[in-house]
Amino acid sequence: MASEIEKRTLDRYLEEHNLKHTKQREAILEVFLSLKGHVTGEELYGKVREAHPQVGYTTVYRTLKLLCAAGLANESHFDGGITRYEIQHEHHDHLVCTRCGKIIEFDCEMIETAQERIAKEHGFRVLRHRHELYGHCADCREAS
Amino acid sequence: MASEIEKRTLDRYLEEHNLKHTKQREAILEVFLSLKGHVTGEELYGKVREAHPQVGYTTVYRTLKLLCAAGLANESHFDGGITRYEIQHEHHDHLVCTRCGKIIEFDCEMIETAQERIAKEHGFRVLRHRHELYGHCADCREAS
DNA sequence: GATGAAATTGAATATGATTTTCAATTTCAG
DNA sequence: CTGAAATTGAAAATCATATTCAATTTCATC
Repeated sequence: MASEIEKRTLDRYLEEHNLKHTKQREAILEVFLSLKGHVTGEELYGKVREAHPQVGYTTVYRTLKLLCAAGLANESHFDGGITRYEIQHEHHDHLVCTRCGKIIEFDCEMIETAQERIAKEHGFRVLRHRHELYGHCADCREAS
Repeated sequence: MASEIEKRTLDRYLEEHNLKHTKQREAILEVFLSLKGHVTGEELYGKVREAHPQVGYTTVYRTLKLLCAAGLANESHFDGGITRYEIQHEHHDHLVCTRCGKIIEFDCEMIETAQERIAKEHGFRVLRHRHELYGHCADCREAS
């Protein structure tokens, strides 16, 4: 079903930290991976319940933090102040449609390079970054 | 005291929207402008009370929203999910030190251009953007 | 300057997202 | 299988922010 690689990553993390492998954690990981988007804790909770009605709200939140710690997920705060989680893969930036909420990912070599230069100018060592463009997507522009 | 230009901007906004000019609003604007940083509602409330102990929490929050609506302030959600407000001047991006919390502003023509190109490729119309580099500033790197 | 309708204030309460608490349950090393 | 340690989940606690509402203030008009 779910990607074996991620399951193994989680298992390794659990072992290394003397944590236990539970069916809830596995279930939540599986659902999280199947979604592929940028989910809130609440959304994920809803989806998890469809397949596993016994899982609690709290466990979903806790597991999401765990997945971040294990390097499988990533927190981001888009405008509005709601926390969303996304699968941690190669870094990408986002185009966010403020009408329909669609999120498109992009990548730009030139920007990455420029960032490095700016950081160096300020004596900064960059560990990570976020770059989001907010506006209206093609579909919403047509619709209006 | 405070910048007359901003006061006039606020007054104009209030008039245009049939809102009233109150001493609280003026006081909050004045303190907000004097801070020049990226404040949370709570921080601003603390500062406002130093000079005007009678002003309530609620009024500070409400006025912050008002200042945004009037184009004098700007909301941003840095990592951690706490809302911060900054004075609205020319657009700039941020270098955020994750150790000491320092926030440095920067600007880059090349990045702006690249953004425009990417947006166009996706049929997106960009209204605003955020671009934040997280890492360690020069001071914190030395200290470690 | 007085008047009163409409807007504003602020204390308290509500909200919504996330976290903590804690007793009961589950995992896993031995 | 056993028991110690970790985990779960329901409920309660937090934390930031928003809403309610009676009392107060503003301001256009007299």
